[in-house]
Amino acid sequence: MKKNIQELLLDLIQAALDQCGFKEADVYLDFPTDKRFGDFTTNIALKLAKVHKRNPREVAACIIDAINKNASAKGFIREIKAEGAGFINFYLSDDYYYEELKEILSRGPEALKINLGKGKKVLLEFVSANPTGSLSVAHARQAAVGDVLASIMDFAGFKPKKEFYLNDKGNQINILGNSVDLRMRELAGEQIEFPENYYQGEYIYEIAKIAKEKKIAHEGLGDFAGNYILDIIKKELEDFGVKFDYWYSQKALEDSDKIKNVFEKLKDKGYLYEEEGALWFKSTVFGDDKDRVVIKSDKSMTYLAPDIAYHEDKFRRGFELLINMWGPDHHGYINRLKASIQALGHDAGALSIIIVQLATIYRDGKPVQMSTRKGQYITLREVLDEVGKDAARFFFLMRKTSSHLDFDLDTAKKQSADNPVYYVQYAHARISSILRSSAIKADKHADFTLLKEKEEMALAKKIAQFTETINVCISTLDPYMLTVYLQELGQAFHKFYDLHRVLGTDDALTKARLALIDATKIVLAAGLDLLGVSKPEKM
RNA sequence: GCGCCUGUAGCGCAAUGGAUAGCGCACUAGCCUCCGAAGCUAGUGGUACAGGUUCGACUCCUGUCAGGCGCACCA
Repeated sequence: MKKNIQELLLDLIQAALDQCGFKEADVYLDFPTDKRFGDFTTNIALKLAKVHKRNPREVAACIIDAINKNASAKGFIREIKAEGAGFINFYLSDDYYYEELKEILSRGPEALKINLGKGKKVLLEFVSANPTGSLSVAHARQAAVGDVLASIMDFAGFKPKKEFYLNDKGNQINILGNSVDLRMRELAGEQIEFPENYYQGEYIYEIAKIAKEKKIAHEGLGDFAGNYILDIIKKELEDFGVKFDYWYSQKALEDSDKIKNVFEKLKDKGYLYEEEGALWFKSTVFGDDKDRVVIKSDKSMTYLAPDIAYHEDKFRRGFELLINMWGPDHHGYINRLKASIQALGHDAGALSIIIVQLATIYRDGKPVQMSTRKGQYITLREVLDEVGKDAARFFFLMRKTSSHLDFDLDTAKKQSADNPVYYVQYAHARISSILRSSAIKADKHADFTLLKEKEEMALAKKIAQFTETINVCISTLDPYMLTVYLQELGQAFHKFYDLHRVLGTDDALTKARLALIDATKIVLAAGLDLLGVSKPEKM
């Protein structure tokens, strides 16, 4: 796997810093805010000048000089300039971009991969909904983010697995069972009072009817209903294009001796103590606000107890990096869980918690109110039925995961310009159409140097930014930047298309432009594949 | 009261502390005898407020105001 352009430039800068007498500086490369400032820029001279009390332009001059003398810089850098307060701006040669196009055409999507993960085993745990009802849009957003992040990590050389932790035991399942029981008695003609904290949805009646037919015993109702609903959830996820590698049962965990073992380990290390009849975990040692109860005074466990064992088990299964996706209501839970993995001897950095903010669904310009217990909430199923898989996935990924998301059903349904999914897909279909109607085939042997127009180079540069986009997604653990990038790539193509004819009278130029749009198509397709959104040849 | 997320153009959103704050929608005016007009071009218009750190702040810190969510020996 080759080094990408950022890595090459960073190597050059580091070597230059060494020559200029600076040690161990953190160098960042930016895409400049303005195209006049080159293809890449760094503010390292400004930073160093500050620390060493030197003139930034002088520092920049020394660095530039050193890079210019470096033989490995030849070929892909056209010019390096110190500009503004002391920014170092890199202007890449067109040849560099032509090489990129050629690589993509000869090797396909493989040419876009970068090995950031180096085979690191990652476990992404997400959704993990109680099997007590259909998935909500909050789960849907997690499902989309988790699934795509896993795909991107795989693309970037990690070995990710996706896991759904199944809360198939405990309070919620008991309440579910009781809810079904009550509805069964109601259907049998009995007068009942239905408690407010029971599951109110219509689907409970359906389950009650089936449970009656199958003559399910009272004690088995919770499990029966849970399994019934789990099948519904699995089907919903399948239709959403999300496939889990593992379904991890909480019940199986609690029936094993894993919890006992992990408690012994914690006790040996002195992180457990008894007080007021309860067993406490000393999470404050690792920065939590207060210690946490793991076994209540009535001898039952809190949720934290199996969770500690669960996460220890993740490490035991060989995963080196754990990524959990939680709703914003769990953020107070982060410190205690992190404390537990540290108590068991793991690095705090081995666990990343991604808080996936809620999505608000808008219909007819108004937010739709939701309540889980009352069964009044928009389900993943409804969103899928209404807007389809492609728009649903794309929309859930369109915003920063840590930010609120407004999901407008009406926009998502529209097959028009204000729907970004179609904008990107349209670019792909448009290119496909041109390639179909061309008598000449696009290939890597085209004379790329014929691509001189502003819009041609802008498109070529945008193509070359794909790997950096993947890089950003990995470092932020957030796939949303990819949706932004694909819209920009689509835009660069549409602009090019509008001003320049691909299929013209000059065969050599036609070939070069065919190669350019074919490379665009390959990158669009790679991005849409990662998002799990279809890439239509026609639409 | 405490914690998390958010405040940028009429609306929805961008901008690892960097250079003239970008994009879409809407609105206005244009572009199809020609590869897909689900597209393109141009115009209008903005950092909630008050301090601070910095050569430089939408970004970091403090406070105020506004919105969303959460604060259990629940899961």
